[in-house]
Amino acid sequence: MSRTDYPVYLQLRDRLWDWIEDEKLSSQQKLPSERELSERFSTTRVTIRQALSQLEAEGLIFRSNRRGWFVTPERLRYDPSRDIGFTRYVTEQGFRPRTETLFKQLTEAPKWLSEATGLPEGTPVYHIFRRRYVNERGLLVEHNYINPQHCPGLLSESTDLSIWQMFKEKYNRVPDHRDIEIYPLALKGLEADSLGVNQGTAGLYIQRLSHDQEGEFLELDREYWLHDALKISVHVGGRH
Amino acid sequence: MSRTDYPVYLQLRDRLWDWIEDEKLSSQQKLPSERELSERFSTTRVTIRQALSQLEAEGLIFRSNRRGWFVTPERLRYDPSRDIGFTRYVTEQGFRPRTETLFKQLTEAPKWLSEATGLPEGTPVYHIFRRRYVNERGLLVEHNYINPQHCPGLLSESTDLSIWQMFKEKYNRVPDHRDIEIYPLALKGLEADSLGVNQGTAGLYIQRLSHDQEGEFLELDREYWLHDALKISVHVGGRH
DNA sequence: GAGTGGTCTAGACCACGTG
DNA sequence: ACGTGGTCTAGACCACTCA
Repeated sequence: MSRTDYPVYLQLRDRLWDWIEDEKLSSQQKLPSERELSERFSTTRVTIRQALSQLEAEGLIFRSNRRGWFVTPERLRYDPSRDIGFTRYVTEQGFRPRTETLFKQLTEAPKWLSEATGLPEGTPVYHIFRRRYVNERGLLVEHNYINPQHCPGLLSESTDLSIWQMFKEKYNRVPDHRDIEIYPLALKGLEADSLGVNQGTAGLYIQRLSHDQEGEFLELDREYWLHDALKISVHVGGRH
Repeated sequence: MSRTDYPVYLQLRDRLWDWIEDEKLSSQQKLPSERELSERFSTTRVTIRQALSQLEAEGLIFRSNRRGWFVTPERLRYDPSRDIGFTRYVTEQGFRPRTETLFKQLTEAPKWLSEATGLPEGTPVYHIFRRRYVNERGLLVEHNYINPQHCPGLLSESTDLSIWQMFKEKYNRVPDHRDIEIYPLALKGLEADSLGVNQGTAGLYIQRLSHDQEGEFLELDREYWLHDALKISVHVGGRH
């Protein structure tokens, strides 16, 4: 070979990939145990885990808690510039959505929120923390920070559905423009625990800051996605 | 403790984080060797590497080839919906850009390109492969597939600068609308090698498909970024 | 040529999930 | 209760980088 030797764990990655294809393992199906795999491929657990981590990074398989390795489902297509809501997104693509509200509370705007929104520090804001599933796999957790001036009594509503729908129907508020930020990060602390993944698992962060037509702050949305769960798809320009 | 014991490598992650902050290690500065770190923190290289990998996933440090671990520079802000070009982006933020053309060729549209663009399979297209640096760190590689009908002779031009600028100035073509796709993936093969990172390093994929006002295919752009290199920032809606 | 990071072995113990 | 994945040790060899 002209280059450095192709290391064992990369060979294993390829063989495992082929094996998964050949066996036609379907979405969410469990792989054999690490010990069994390391025997079958005549290597140690450490090396098998390195190969499995590669496939995890590529998004072919994922792990859940201490339960084992599973085949990753197809990515969800997602357009953060639209506001049709998670539930409609998922059902339109033929999957089963579910949302769980982990907590909701009235709190005071901390410094970072004040800096991001222009709201004075200490102003009351609603804070909702939710977990969202597709086909019973938790794909993201989401923090919503909402200006209570525009939706008094929001906390006594059910927050398991679209907040935007509620905004429109109950409070007659529509977002006019958004500032969106997206970048890869590692899932840690509360976010990792809530999704049942290891500390440091690769994730994607999506933040949306929404204002209405008068330029007033409506909502700040911070989403923490599993890295293999979505494919962002946006159309810009032209007449649309 | 109420939860599982806080594992050593997470403690090390935190201590290393603090240490880097305390020492005020600056952007691109090198960390001590793994063996030295494992001695200093009384543990093995394997565990230190686990801690370093955590910090890598979080984007605080990165590795280069076999040269060691370095402190990650600030993320580049990037708006894929605009077309002001890499060079202007970078200089506007006070950094030094550089672009290297790794190859350029006239080829025939393969199946996947034909499916993505609507171009008939086998149609001639320009294919340019470039590497882009910020402050001499390679942050991304990029494949451009360009419809040669709109820019004959492009390959004999220098392609180390903005393709868009050339489109406008030389060929009087302006992109009208784009379809953008973004998702995290693992850098492999050519892309990993060209960026001098290990196989399977976390990356971010950005694809832009551009058409002109008549709906004709102009260009397909596939970018492979280091995961810690950028922060996507888009403004949508409002009057703009 | 010395030292580095990249890879790999052959074990071990533990907390947790599942039956 | 068993087997799992998660963590950790104490080594080793190699290819590569850098002085």
